[in-house]
Amino acid sequence: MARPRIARLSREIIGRAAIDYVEAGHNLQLVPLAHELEVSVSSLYHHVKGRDGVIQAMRQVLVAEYVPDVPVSEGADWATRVRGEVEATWRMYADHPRVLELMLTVVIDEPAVLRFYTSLVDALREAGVPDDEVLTTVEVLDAFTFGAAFDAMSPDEIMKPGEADGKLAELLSVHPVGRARNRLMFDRGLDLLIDGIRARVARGARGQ
Amino acid sequence: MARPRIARLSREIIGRAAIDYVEAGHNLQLVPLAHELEVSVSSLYHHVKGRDGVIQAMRQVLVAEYVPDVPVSEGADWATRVRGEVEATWRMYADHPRVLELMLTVVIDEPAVLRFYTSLVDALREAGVPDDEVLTTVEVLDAFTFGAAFDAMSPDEIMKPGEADGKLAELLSVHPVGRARNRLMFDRGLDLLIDGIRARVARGARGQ
DNA sequence: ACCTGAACACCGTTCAAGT
DNA sequence: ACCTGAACACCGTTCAAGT
Repeated sequence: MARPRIARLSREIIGRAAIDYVEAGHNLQLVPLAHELEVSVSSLYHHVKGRDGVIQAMRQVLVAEYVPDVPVSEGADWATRVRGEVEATWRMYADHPRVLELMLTVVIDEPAVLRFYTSLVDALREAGVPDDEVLTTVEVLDAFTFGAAFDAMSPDEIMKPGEADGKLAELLSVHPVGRARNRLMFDRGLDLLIDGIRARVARGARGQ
Repeated sequence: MARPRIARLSREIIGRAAIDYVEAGHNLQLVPLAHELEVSVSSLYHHVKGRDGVIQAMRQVLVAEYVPDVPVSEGADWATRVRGEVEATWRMYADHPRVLELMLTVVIDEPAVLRFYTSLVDALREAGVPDDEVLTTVEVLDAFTFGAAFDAMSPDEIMKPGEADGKLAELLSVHPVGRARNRLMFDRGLDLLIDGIRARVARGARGQ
């Protein structure tokens, strides 16, 4: 069999398989990926441009799945909307940290991502953030979300307990671990940033 | 010449050369790295454990260079100390974003990093952050710093200007780019987080 | 202990051949 | 258009041989 009646592969099929494969803890390698798909390696090249093309396909699949096409929690106050938008992106990252690592270098230009930025801009302007601070604030939210997602990959034992001093060791011993720890961190960070934005806007209004 | 009188290589020499090589925009490859050092590839294996060992050496060199052994801005108020500590780490990241990408998976267990965490814990406790929130707050600062460093790698053109809507396009057209943009973002983010911490402590003190 | 060249294994990519 | 097997180039790693 050389050319089957219906194509056995597609960008999406490859992307999804690659996500599963990477998230299972493997490095992204074309030979085993093709094996998983029960296809020869060279077949992949008819649908994606090599290894980088596979990564692009992975990104497309994830964005389509996680980043909504319509504004999140429309009608709600700005803080709720910021939280909703950022949370959707964060979930994509945090659910697939190993994929995220591969996507680092590629530029994201999905329309849904554009919509995401636009929503954040609207919410922040409504919050009272002055125009010349809006984009920087969006970037801050983005950077934190990104860092928080990476934190999901870090091992439970950040440092050997024996090495930590008294107070640090004491705090570490009662600190949550794993997904719960990461979730708590993300929520707290978002709280602090939103509180910070509120405080800054309030100060600005008073003219400082 | 098989064994020279004085060793031509060392962990540090290799680490430093690798940092320069990667920061120059190349992928980390042992053949050209060895060429740069005027050694054969196999010579590297007498000092570091393969490619991963080279990455470890890079990390060691950077931490020794950037993360101070003693607390930063000792005696100053907590906010200044937090800012000082975080800034040192951030500078390491932001000056070497390509190296950072390689260090993602390795666990950092340098003593200086432990000292860094301890200093942050002290400063936050002094700020009035309750014990059971201190570590989470440290993690938030860490995640933001990390994300801000990665942002330094992202291209100037996040999205094609034509694609952006009215307000977003307008804001983008007057937005700074490059290092200035990244620096502004980092400073703003740290401001917002510190303001957020202050607000949260103040609310807590009032018993909410 | 430290450096070398050669051999090896692995993996991404290309291409002519098949339907 | 879509799949295949073989050939190729590249690169990390090992090892016996040299001082």
